[in-house]
Amino acid sequence: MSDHATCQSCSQRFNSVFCKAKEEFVNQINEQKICNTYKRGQILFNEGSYPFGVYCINEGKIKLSHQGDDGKEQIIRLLKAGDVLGYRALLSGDRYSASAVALEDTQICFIPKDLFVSVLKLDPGLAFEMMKLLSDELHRAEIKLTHLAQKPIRERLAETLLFIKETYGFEEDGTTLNVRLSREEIANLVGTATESAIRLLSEFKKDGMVELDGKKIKILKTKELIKAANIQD
Amino acid sequence: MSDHATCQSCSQRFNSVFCKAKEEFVNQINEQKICNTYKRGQILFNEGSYPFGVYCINEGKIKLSHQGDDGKEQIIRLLKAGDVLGYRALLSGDRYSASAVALEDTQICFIPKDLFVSVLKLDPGLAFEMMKLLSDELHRAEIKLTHLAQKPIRERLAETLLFIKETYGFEEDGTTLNVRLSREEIANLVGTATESAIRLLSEFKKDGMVELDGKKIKILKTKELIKAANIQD
DNA sequence: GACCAAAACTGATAAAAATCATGTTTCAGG
DNA sequence: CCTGAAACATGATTTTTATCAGTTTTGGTC
Repeated sequence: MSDHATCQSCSQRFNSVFCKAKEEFVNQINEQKICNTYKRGQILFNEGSYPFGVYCINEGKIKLSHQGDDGKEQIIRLLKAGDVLGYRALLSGDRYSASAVALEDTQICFIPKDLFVSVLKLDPGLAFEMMKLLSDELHRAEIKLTHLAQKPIRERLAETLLFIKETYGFEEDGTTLNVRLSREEIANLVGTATESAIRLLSEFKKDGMVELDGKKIKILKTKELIKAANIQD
Repeated sequence: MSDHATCQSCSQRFNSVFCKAKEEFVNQINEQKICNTYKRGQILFNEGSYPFGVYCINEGKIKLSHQGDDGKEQIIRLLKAGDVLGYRALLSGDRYSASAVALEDTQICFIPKDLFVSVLKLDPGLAFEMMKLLSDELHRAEIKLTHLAQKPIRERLAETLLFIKETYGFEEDGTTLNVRLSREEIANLVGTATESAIRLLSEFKKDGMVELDGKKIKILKTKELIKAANIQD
């Protein structure tokens, strides 16, 4: 275990939903948590299986995706250090409705269900943070839903690129998106066919808004991308 | 005030998220709640305004909708007696991200923000129900999102009709959907153009799955509709 | 019950997006 | 460094869906 051996000293301590949790409960979580490392491509959990707790990302990147009825992947969330996952199914009392896969090597702590639930019951501050988190996710989902129903793919792709930027930021050069996603994954984030995503990315490249170098995507003109995304809010 | 003059005796007492709230808090809510009647078409609150509390429907039907960037309505939820609304914005600390409009004459109680929040802090049972509610909504939104991205309009319309049936049920005849929605509203629920919704409804009619009589929609063959919706889960 | 605006409907057309086909590049593993 | 499968890319074609234009029906109001 590296420097995140304890929750108290974890780099994400005040960056996650646990920021408002009382110290005593953080200590309890620290004692019972199980840390693990996942390699790029490894599955944390699969749609349809039962949740036994929640996961807290210490380092790394995760994608959460649904399997559509015809087997097509729909990526519904991108997660990073400090993010918590697995709580939706647990709180609903459902099985997982999405699968979680590591987008890069990831260090993650597992918090058992019983502990999580009991702390949630005893710590109204954490419960409130949790409700806020759920509300924010719901908000995001509703906005995305509206955009899926109403905006053309070009705008949605631009929006998605900006969203990736917001989520994972840039590499040291200040322009390259700091995550490795295939064209197919980008398409499954936008909600379109892979070919369409590829075609529009080339268009953006031709228009000078982005630069493509294999999986590396550089955002050259953020302002024009924002315009292409046609964002009002 | 009719028979719902008190929360304790409200017909929705054990039908809403407040089912798990402690009796003492229900009494508090009862003292501070404000009951109101809205006529069909009246607005409860508007996207962009600030929430001052939550609403609990005693009787009636409400639609919740976003305004898309180009002004097009996207209906994101249909609500009925026992449902609570307005909590999303309140818990996020945001302004309303959707507008609420009565689909028929509706009786609704307003619970002030401070009371709601303080009860939520003191009653872990209610807090848990609230988290469950949010998780369920999030789940629904994510499923809808996937379907919007991946399913053709015909399937989505069939699904929407089934959803309306689940939500509002039938009139006494056992076949007529028990809500008055315009074709445009159905389209805004499906996420398509009004003409497309009209066209496909006629198709369903031609196929003998539904019967159309003005705004009244009768579901004749539920099984075939389910097949048309291509539902796996 | 007549009137009128709004809603429902229908057909034609255009636009958007998916699919299919095929060639090219990339990159992990031997 | 070679090689083959997977990913990327691009053009052609088809399908889906939106838009436009016009007619009919509906339902609320005087």
